[in-house]
Amino acid sequence: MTDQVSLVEQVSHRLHAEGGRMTAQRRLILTTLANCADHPTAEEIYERACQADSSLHLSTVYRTLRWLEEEGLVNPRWFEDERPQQHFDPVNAESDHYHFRCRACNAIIEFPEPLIDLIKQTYEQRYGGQVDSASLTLYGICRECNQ
Amino acid sequence: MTDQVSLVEQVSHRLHAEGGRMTAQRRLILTTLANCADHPTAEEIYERACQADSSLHLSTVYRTLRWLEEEGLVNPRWFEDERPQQHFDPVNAESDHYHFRCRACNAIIEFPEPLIDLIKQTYEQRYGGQVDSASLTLYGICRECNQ
DNA sequence: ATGTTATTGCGAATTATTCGCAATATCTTA
DNA sequence: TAAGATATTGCGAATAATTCGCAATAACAT
Repeated sequence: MTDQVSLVEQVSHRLHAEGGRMTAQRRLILTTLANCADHPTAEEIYERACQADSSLHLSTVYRTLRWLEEEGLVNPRWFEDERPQQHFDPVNAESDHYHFRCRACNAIIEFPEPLIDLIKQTYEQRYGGQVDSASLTLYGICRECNQ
Repeated sequence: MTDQVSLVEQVSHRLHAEGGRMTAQRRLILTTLANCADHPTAEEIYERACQADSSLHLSTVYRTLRWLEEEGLVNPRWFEDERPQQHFDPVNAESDHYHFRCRACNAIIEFPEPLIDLIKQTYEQRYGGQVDSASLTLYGICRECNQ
């Protein structure tokens, strides 16, 4: 709840700084995202947001997500789904996290992993260049499905 | 070169075992894949293979890739490209590897990372379930582009 | 309040991938 | 080694995800 406010405010500031405008649609999409515990697709975000304002258009959702992506506020993620489709992972105040994807029930479980920092450093030392982010997804069967 | 033979042979055996047939198209796609040092998209595989046989159809490439995927002989990978599009990573005899993707030149660099096994084990211990594979991609600027 | 222009809704366009089907090619076995 | 059974292909159309263009609308500065 408090996160929603800060996300909307954060975005307002950035928008203002670059001559953009805060609209009802953006506010709706942002609060929808802030309420997400999961990793919805654009379509899913659209459906959830539509419950509050059915005049919202899917292309507006895509446009807003692209803008948020450029701003580094959401990360697009691809899982080994049936069809290629992006999922959106809101960047919360929390630190980095990675994903476990269950092949049986398709659940996505987030987990922290401090070793990733070490892996980034090691890569830079061995291969040069500069690593700025990492995407790690484990695949398997989750505890529930494994019984 | 020797890899090509073994890949084609390996596939022949599996095909035979399940009542499938080895065709000129499959042989062509397999040798094209075996010659890949990179991670081509279906379209790129199609273009390369077409140079040897221009009557090959793109849908045949997709069908063959899907089958290889089911057999665990190629892995589909999504990178944070402009457009959502799958890249195909042939499973060579070598051990697991992970990817670094340069945001500037789009190069994909493979690297080994033994710590991933530890990460898998740790996940299982903490969260239960069973991890069978991991996909790790680092993003950043490669050494060449960084100068 | 008014004007400027960023943003929206809408539908059509694009792109990646899959599907259905008749024609063809592979492999079996006689 | 010819013939039959059927797996696979080429083809084009279908589907699905995402983007684009544009006129209408809404947000913000003045």
